[in-house]
Amino acid sequence: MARKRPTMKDVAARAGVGFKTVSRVVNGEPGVSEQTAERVHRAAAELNYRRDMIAGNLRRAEGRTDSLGLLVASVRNEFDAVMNRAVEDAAQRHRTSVFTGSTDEDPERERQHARGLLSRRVDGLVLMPSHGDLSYLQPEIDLDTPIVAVDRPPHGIEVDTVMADNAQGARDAVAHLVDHGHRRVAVLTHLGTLTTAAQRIAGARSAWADAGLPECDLRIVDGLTSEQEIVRAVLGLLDGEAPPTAVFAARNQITTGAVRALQTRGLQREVALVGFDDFEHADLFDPAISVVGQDPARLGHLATERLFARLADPSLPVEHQVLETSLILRRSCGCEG
Amino acid sequence: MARKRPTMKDVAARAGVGFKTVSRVVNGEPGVSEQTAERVHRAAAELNYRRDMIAGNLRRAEGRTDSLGLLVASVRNEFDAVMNRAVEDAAQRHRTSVFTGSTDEDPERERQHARGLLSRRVDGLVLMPSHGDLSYLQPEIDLDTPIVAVDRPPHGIEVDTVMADNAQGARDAVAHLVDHGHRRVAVLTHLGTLTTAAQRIAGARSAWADAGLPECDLRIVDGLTSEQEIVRAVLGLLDGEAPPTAVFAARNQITTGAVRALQTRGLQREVALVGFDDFEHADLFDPAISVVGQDPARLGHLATERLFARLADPSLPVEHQVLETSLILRRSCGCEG
DNA sequence: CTGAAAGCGCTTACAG
DNA sequence: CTGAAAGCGCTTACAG
Repeated sequence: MARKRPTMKDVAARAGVGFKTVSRVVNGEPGVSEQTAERVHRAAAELNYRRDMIAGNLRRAEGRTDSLGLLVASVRNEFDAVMNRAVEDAAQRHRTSVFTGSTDEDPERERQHARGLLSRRVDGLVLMPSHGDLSYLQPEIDLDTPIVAVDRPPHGIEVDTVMADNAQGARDAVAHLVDHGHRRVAVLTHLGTLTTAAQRIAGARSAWADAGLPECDLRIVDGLTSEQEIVRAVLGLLDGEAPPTAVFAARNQITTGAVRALQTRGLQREVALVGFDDFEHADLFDPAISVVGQDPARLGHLATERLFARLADPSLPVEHQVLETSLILRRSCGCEG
Repeated sequence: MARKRPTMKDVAARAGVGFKTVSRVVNGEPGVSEQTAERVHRAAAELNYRRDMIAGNLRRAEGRTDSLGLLVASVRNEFDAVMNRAVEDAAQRHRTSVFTGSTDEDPERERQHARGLLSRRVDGLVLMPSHGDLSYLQPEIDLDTPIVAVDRPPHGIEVDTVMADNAQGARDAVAHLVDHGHRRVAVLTHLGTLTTAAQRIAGARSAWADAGLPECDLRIVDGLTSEQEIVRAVLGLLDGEAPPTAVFAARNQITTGAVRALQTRGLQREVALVGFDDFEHADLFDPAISVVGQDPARLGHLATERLFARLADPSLPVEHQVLETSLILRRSCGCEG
């Protein structure tokens, strides 16, 4: 039946000392005799005293809360979840807890989450930016609250970023398909207006151009958001004239949508497929799916480390880290089967 | 270059009012003339004032922080991630942010996370308990900090729980296999000492007994933790005498390990397979995998709602919610192929 | 309608 | 080695 939570004063009273002494003992500060410390410890244990970090941090010099916020598209996406875990682990090494939030790529949701976390005085924010304008965060940045963007560049603010080399990854994938004789390739993507999608399309185009192939044989289909649309688009391509012999799916969800479409026509072994982003069990598919792999754990780790670096030294120049991707060849691109 | 963060006092000075008036305006409390409110709003906007929820909550009656903690095995597990998202959504409706942490099933990690979140004064904890003793949380419970266990029963404390009917799910799966003529079935599980694993084994046994089949033809193999062990175990079974005609994998990781083993022998269409827990792309496998599905989103949702209910009324009796599972028939159990 | 005082649980800066 | 005072940014409880 809910008694009051014991405070340092309660512990002090029970131990018969001033409450500043309790503060010293609880925080392991020097300058307390062993006997006194012992008595304080016992009193604290008897009362089940728990330090209130929040109250402490209020007065504290730096005003840290030892918490940070992570905003991703959705914590339930595999990519985001892997990043989430890496952020947690990196944060833990700095004794800080992490608030997580999902934006669903909605700028308004993103803004609400960001405001909520900031009003809870997180020490910083790791953010997978939506397509919305983020300039409302500028005052926070000016106040030295570090914000690090991951996976995509943010709009409206100039902050540290950590992301994959999307163009190069796409280039590698398409170059590989070209090398293996494919001369009609379809590139499937979601919204071409998103930076990452645009970069992947650009990479695909550049590989195609480098090979001296006619532009019209690289079919770019974008705006694919639902699985239904994806399946329909692929079926349309397969059933149309001069169907592609290979598909480059610029995103996870599209890769699996393409698989479903290929399975529908029984063409999963005939038409080559490379996806962007690795995913769990991709190697258990039949055929196993080849992908351009990113390293979301590394992304999250580096972003978090950057955040702490900037927390330690706010004058650091803005830095943009770009991580290499790796082409993971399995069987769906026909080259190992 | 980091100026000081503006406070209500700063806004008050600029608006030429007392700072209590700022408090009223910022919190939308009544009893402020429109003119004054307008001036305060303008001053707040000019200074980019942001309310400090943490400072406010310190003095506030209930002492809420409008934050809660979620501890799962790992935020990167699909099951946990889906739950995470549901908890976030439920929490958001109560204007509360959620701290997340991964225990890796390690009681010590779990304890550190729990202590950290509690010292940050989260309003409550949604916890997927490890196998460790949790009685150190008793003082928090006595202080009316609600703790809700999900997915598994907690050890050492008596709190609200929300979990799936593991025994019934396993019973359904094995009964289905029996109905379809299987007379030699292998049950693969991780640690038989874990409550959920034990319940699933019990369920499988009960279905087997109900069918009046000889106990020795239901082979229970437990202690399977690494994918390597799982694959080896399945291969051993397949290559041994009187190999099972069907496998019941009592856990996600085991299901995919079994798939790998079956693929190795090219028996994925010959040996039936049912797994516990649905997973992404299970329907894209060849053959598509049949599973006993739980609803992790519902689990997370109900647990969070229960937490808020108890926050509103700490005298609520402890409640144990059990959710039905559903047998999702695809092709790996041979009944639709 | 408005504001000055006290207090939340702690830390900082001082004094003994 | 120890403690009383002031203050963190706010809300509560009062007074005008």
